[in-house]
Parts: sequence; C-alpha cells; structure tokens
Amino acid sequence: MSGETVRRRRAQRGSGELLRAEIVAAAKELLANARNVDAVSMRAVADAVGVTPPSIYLHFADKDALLDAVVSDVFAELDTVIQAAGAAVPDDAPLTRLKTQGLAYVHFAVDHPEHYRIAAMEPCVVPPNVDDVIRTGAFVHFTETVLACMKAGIFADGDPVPVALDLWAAAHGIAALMIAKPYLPWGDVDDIANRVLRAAAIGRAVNDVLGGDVDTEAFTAWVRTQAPAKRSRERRRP
Amino acid sequence: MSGETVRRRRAQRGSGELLRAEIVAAAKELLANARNVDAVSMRAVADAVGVTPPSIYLHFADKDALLDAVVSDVFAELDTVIQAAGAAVPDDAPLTRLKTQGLAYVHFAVDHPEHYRIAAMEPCVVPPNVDDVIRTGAFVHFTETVLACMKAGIFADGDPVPVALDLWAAAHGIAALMIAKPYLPWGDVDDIANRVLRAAAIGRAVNDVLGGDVDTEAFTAWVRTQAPAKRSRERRRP
DNA sequence: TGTACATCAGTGAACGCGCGTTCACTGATGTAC
DNA sequence: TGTACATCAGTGAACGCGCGTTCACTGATGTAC
Repeated sequence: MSGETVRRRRAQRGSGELLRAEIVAAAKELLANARNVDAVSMRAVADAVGVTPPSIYLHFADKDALLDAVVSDVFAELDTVIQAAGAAVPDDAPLTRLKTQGLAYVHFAVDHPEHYRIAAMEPCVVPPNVDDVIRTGAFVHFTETVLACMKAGIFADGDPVPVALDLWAAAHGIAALMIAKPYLPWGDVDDIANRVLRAAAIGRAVNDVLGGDVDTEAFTAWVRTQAPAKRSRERRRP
Repeated sequence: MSGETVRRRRAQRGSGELLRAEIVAAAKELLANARNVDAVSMRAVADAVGVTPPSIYLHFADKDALLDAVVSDVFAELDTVIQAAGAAVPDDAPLTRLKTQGLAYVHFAVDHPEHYRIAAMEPCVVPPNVDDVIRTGAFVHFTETVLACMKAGIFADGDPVPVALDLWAAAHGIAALMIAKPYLPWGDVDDIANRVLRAAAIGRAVNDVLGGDVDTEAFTAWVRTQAPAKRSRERRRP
C-alpha cells in the first residue's frame, strides 16, 4: 500500500484529465476488492495512484463525486459490452439478439461482481433523472432490441420500456443472486442465465398473446397436450 | 439520539435474553434507515436501547455477531410471511400458491427495503453452509411448493432445487431492482411482480414440456397461431 | 425477620485508529521581455 | 539566448471526529445463614 515509493512525474500543464482518469481507474480497481464503498478510503486511492490525498481534491469536489465518476465509468463499460454482443447477431433475429445481450449482461455482472454491485445493487449517491437512465447507455440499447422484437411480432406492439424492465429484472435476478449468494448450487452461468432469460421471453410472449388474465394452470396443461405435435415438427439437435 | 434520558430498568437475573432481543430489534430498526451496515454504530444501537455501548458486548462477541443475529431475524420474519401467504391457498392449486408466495416475497422486499438488502443483497459476513440455506427457512417452504407443482404435472419431475432457484431469481430480480432503482417507472408492485412471476412460471413450464433446445422464435409464432382457439375456450374476466 | 455477602448486568472513561478534508506551502513548468 | 516572474499541480502536516472495543468499577438483586 504505502510501499509505493515511485512518485509519478508531475503532470504537464493542462493535462489534469490524465490524473483524473488515473484516479477513477484506481478507485474502480480498489472497489473491486472492497467490501463496500466505505471500505475504500481517499488515502488508499491516492496511494494507489502514487499521489497524496489532497491531490484528489483538485479533480473531485469530494468522495461522493469520485464515486459517481466510478459508477459512470462502470455503466459505460457495461454498455460497450452489451453493444458488442448485440452487434454479433443479425438484425433479423431480434429475440436471439435479446438473449445474447442478456447473456452478456449476466456475464459482465458475474465477471465483475463488485463493479456490478456498485452500479446496479447499491442505492445511488444521488438519484438520477429517469430519462438519464432510460434514454441513455445500456438500457436504451436493450430497449431498441425489444422494439425490434415487437416489430417482428414476437412481443405485442406498444411501449417497449415496460417489457425491457421486465426482462431486465430477470437478468438482474440471476446476476444479483449469483453475486450475493455464490455458495448456492447455481451450476453453469450460461445454463441458468439461458434458462431464466428464455423463460422470461417465452412467458412474456405467451402473456402478450393470451392476455394478462390467462389461467396459468390450464394453459400449461394445454401446452402439454400440444407438445408432441410441436416436437415432431421441429428439428432437434443431437 | 443521545437525547435518550430514560434509562432502562436493570434486568432481572437470568433475563439477559430480554436485552439481547432488544439490542437485535434496535439494530434492525436502525439498519432500516441506514445507508449500509457501516453507517450503524454500536454506540447508536446502545443509545436506541437506552444502554451504554459496553453492555452490548455482554450479549454479542462483536459487531459482526450482532449483524449476523439481525440477518437471522430478518430471514425468520420473511419465512413467516411466506408461510402465511402459502397457507391461504388450497393444496390443489400449487401454481397459484407459488405465485402467491412469490408475490408475498416481493412485497416483503419492497416494504422493508433495507432489511431485504442486508438479507439478500449484501455479501454475507461469513458464508453459510449450502444446506443451511437450502434445507431451512423460507427457501425450503418455497421448494415444497415447487415440488407440489411437479406432482401436479405443471413442471417436469426432478430435483425441485434448480427450479426453485430459477423462480427465486425472477422474484429477486423484481424486488432488488425496484429497491436499487426506485426512480424507474415500475408502476404498481403487484402488476409487475405478477407479470414477471407468471412469465417465469409459464416459461419454465413450456421449457419443461418442449425441452431446452426449443427455437423460441418459432415457438412464440406457433403459440400466436393457437391463441384464438385457446382464448375462446377460456372464461374471461370482465 | 434481619444481616452479611456473592453475583453479575450494566457503567463511565478511556484506548488507539483511520477517516474526510483543509491549509499554507513548494517548486517544476511555461512565458514575457 | 538569458533572466525574472507567474502559474498551478501536487505536497506535508495537521484538524476534528466517530468508530469498535477494553477495563476497572458499581450497585441492585438474590441468597445463605
């Protein structure tokens, strides 16, 4: 920690953004191994960057401002991952894209549990505007895919936001529970994420078709009677 | 806070359990309004009970032990709520019981967000044994209902634990997201919880019938073609 | 019934610590002449 | 090209604070005789 003897070179005039970025990166890294936000001190961040604590205050008003910057950084990274995953799926398979993006989401969370925690599981330091969340970043790219599913007739036409929230809840449920209770017998991440995401999408589509007041018990019994026909009609993988 | 001038009567001999329970209750209450566990101090707990800080150490080895006791208390309360909800549904409607219990779960979480947070969203102070979670308390009562659904032919026969985990993930997703992002347009708690839980149950049942490698896109298109027949066959609420 | 005594629940004061933040400062960098 | 000076990124030391926990103690309660 304080064994950091190499002092960084003084920044060039006007290149303050460089140190700012280094501070955010260091705080993010420390947060990844901390119990929570209170367990990461300004002193530790300064130490990790190779600078004294007061230097941080040249770039951030206070600790909350620094943490806000870290959360923004995590959201940006998550968005990049989800966009990349979506781009790998052709436009004419919007439901597959939805599942692929959902899977990428869960993987990001499980691979970076503490970053996911501060971004999606902790109460925000300052509650953001609704539109800032819904019309920007990862959520908006997810909503676009939901809209494509509606245009393809998979979900009923309408406002994509509630559908996106439902599906987000399913993805978040898997991710958050696996992070909070890692000792439970989850099995393979891909398996359970695929199962839950597929169930959420199928369930939503069925709901859209049959209306909200469907008698679930009767419906599943009915699906059971239809199943053999459906099975014989579709190609099975070995 | 320290305006607490009424000092409690000294406990009777051998009635130490009474103060212990009061300490847990006070800590639980303070946690309900705290940002996180670090924001609740032993001093504040002592103050709320009307006692000096060292008194707490007569009943708990340290702060972690106290917090463990609080978490156990929250889990017990959650279990009581879920059992009560399940008991109100007849035995021959296991899927309805599942949804009712799920709804009670989400309601508990939304009504006691900070308690739910420490119980289900924070990493445990000390990771418990798998069996302690899976074979006791709320989870086991939930699993029993899943088993009843299997016996009723709603889900495929087999180990109920993975199914229970899937459905728990759905319930947790709604609960945890609503708590972490309360500013999003969730609408009515019952509505969204019902939608997501129903979707999860339907999706799971369909998966069980059709196998894991079903082509979701083709299936939903197929359900769409079947829908009118199904609709005319079922009674609709006004 | 009365008294001496043991018990132990709860006290009061203090410990050492790490925290966020502040403040007067230093000294390398860049610029004006 | 050389010198004096302004700038401002980063420093070193300190502030006051609340924290978890310890320790020698007190004094009401219950008991033995």
